[in-house]
Amino acid sequence: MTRVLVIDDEAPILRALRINLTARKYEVAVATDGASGLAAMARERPDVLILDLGLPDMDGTEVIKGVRGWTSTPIIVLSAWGQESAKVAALDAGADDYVTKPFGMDELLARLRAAVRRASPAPDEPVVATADFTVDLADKRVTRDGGDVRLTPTEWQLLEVLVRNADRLVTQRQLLQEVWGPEYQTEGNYLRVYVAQLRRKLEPDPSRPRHLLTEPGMGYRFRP
Amino acid sequence: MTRVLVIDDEAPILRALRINLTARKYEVAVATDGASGLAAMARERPDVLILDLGLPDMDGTEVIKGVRGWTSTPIIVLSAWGQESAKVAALDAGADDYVTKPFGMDELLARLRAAVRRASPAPDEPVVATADFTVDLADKRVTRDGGDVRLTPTEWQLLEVLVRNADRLVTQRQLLQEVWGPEYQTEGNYLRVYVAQLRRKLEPDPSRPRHLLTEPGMGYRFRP
DNA sequence: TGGCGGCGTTAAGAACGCGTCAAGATCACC
DNA sequence: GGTGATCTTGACGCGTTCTTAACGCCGCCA
Repeated sequence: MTRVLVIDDEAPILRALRINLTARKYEVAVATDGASGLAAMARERPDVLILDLGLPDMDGTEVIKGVRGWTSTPIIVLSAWGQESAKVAALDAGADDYVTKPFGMDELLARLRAAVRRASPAPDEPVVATADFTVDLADKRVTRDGGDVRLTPTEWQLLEVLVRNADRLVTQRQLLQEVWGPEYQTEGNYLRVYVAQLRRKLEPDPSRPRHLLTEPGMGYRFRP
Repeated sequence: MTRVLVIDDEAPILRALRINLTARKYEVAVATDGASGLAAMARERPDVLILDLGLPDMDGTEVIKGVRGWTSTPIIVLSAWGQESAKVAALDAGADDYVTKPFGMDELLARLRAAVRRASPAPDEPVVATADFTVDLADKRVTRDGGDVRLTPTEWQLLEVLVRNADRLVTQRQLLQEVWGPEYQTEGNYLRVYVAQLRRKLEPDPSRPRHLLTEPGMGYRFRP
């Protein structure tokens, strides 16, 4: 049975989540502030954490950093409308995904399932397949329609980071840092150029990407 | 019973690994710095090594080189987020796989199993055949059109590394390291010269290689 | 409605990597 | 000590890749 910890100070949301999650056979624990949330995290050892960024006692990113110090348990962030920079900071700090309030319960449940699924199976074979192409991390090889696709070193590095974080939103800063180095964190230009090249080589319809998705204002996401 | 050596200076990680690995019936030994880690490696003779790149006394790649000097025991590297160059250096130095901190215990265990499994099936097929020539690893002999092909020692070493990694991309640094030694990692010239010589001796049309392929910017690949 | 920021696209010069050739240095063997 | 093979090193041309800037489009907001 999957265990979920919810850290949120708003009673209605807490109530709604507890009811819906329990009905779906999740085991639910709750905390209403950051400090007790971190304690609950260590005590309950949940399989996934749902964290509201607007806590009374401490900043949401601080909670994430505290959790990320010792575990990679998936974290889904709840944020109010318009807190764009807070969302980016949360993802940079190590959150896995976010949902904007007010949210539909279906959407949250879907992201919850995705986060749990992503965390449990460790890819024994480092081969990721989509409907349109296949990526083999070990062989450094991309196949499409039965033939190999030629990628330049930079294109490959970018694709590799996205694939290793499949289904997860990767911020622009993370991508720039991993591919070009820490001093290029502001060169958003590079990403646009190289993502476009990857889409041209891999997507059936580059102008309507199905796997290399843009998350406006935040970053990119690879969908297998 | 599989024996694991963990070299890491962070107490929480050490603790978590010891508990989880012991529970899975692994035999666990630990060291908290590079020097004592190398000593423990020789003393304990583990079946697999888990190595944190961030050690207090020496660089992680130095530890890997020290280990690789006398054994091919699988090495799994732990690295912090964003240390892309460190990870590449570790893999070039001879690490088998890497896990980024913070990591899920399930993922680490899966990679551990994979590493051990890969290591146990001893030497592979000693004879590799292509449409144009045949390589016998055991006899150190190359046959083409029914006759032996004379290779210089360096040519043979290079070919052997490529053949042992058939179908897989081998980076330039890896090739230089295995054939010429760790201090030649920047002499990309050698590779161009010797790959050309191999192609001249083995390929039907040296200017359009069918088996010794260049992956621009990354390395070479042998295709049987 | 006009401005603004973010994204996609394109193009062009610069920088880099690869293949090739050849000459000098070194080694192995007699 | 001589000789041939092998290894090292440098230079050149060419094609590819990277970098950078400019432009157009769209959605958001005043």
